[in-house]
Amino acid sequence: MTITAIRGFNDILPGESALWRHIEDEAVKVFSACGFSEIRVPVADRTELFLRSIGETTDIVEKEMYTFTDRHGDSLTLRPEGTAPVVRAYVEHKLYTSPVTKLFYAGPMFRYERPQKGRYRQFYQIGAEVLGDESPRADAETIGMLVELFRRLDVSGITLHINSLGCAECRPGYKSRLKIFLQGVKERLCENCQRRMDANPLRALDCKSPKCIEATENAPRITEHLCQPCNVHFERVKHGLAGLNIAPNINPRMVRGLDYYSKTTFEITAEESLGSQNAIAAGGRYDGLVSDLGGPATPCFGFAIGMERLAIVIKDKGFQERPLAAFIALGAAAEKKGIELLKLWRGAGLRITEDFSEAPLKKRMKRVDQIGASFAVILGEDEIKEGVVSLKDLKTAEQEKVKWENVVQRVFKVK
RNA sequence: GUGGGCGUAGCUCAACGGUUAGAGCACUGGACUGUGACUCCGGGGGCUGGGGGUUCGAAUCCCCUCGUCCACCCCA
Repeated sequence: MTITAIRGFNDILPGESALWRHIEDEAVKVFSACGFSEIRVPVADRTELFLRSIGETTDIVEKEMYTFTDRHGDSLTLRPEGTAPVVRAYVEHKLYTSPVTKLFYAGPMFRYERPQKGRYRQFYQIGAEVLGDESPRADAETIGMLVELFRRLDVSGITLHINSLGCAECRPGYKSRLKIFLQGVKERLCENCQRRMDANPLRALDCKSPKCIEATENAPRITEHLCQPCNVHFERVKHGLAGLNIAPNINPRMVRGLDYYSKTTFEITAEESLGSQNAIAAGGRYDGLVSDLGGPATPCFGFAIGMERLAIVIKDKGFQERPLAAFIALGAAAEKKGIELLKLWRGAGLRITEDFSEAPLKKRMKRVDQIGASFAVILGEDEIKEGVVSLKDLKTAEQEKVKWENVVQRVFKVK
């Protein structure tokens, strides 16, 4: 048997990688324009980091982490998400000495789940974090930045869902209120929700089981039990979004899977071809995490985009790599001249490869066609004498002689 | 972790339990020694995912296993 990739770990082949590169390039442009800088954190961190940040009773920690013991006996975990390592780095390097720090990251995350459409064990996220800003405008503007990125990537049919989960002041009170309500309808809840009712009652609101949706129809809503500061914050976030012409869908039932969220949480869904895995980005505020991890009290807001899901949603939008030309030298003199010419053309921005085979021209034409070149650039004895190449458009079969210095503009003209 | 669909050539798929497992596309040689993609003629390709069983005989039926896709749980 030949060796195959690990289950849930995928190769991104050239046809698709061009789109990925495009997404990443656009994200960097948009984030950078908003004042974010890149941070690169390791793919592995101490297991304890994730236990303390994500929460010990979450599904991620309970059953989805790639955890192993290294040769030294330390328990390490492949990062299941990006915020925890970023905050760890923020605290470790004391970046909080700056009043506000805006960071973005991109890279693979790891969760041990059954693969399905838009979900893999190694998956890629692009995320951004605003550390040290408590303003509701930070929430709104950061969501706005994300919406702008999706607009530029030509993602259509997206919906923004937002909610507020309250804070350390008001959430406990709501939680016990909800627990009392759930006790009353306990028999009508699904097994799962009955089991986690005490540890994590909020999850019952997010359950997709029709039983639970029906049973919790009249459950108290968190948005009606926020403390004054949280309520004001939430109102200002909504106001800020309105100022950006973004109409959110207020969803008081939305609960996120990580324990560190407080106040604003949000999710952006795409209706297109994703089935139930339709969240392409999500995030929220986590005002308590930095101090939980040993730093000073630091309000933060962030999000992560799921690359695979985003790629699915924009896949059919016709993004393509720049056209490629192929150089064919006929004879030793042409090969030598080619070294100089290729340098000239490539320096001017042309994508051009060379066919190194010594086969008859017929076969070489076929080869360059097969590798996907749009143009054949032929240099033989006649052309050298005239200071030209024979430039053939492989789509239209039109061929003409073009002066060496005009090759690049001639190719760009056709595109 | 639970449930379902599917595994035959590089790809998309055929083949009633019965000759030597086929076709299209792709690849490759030639017709055609400075012109691909069109046309014509030829060629290579397969432990039918793997293992076991039933049978005179298995790609086909049964069991196990692996892989994959989809859904659930949950999440980006």
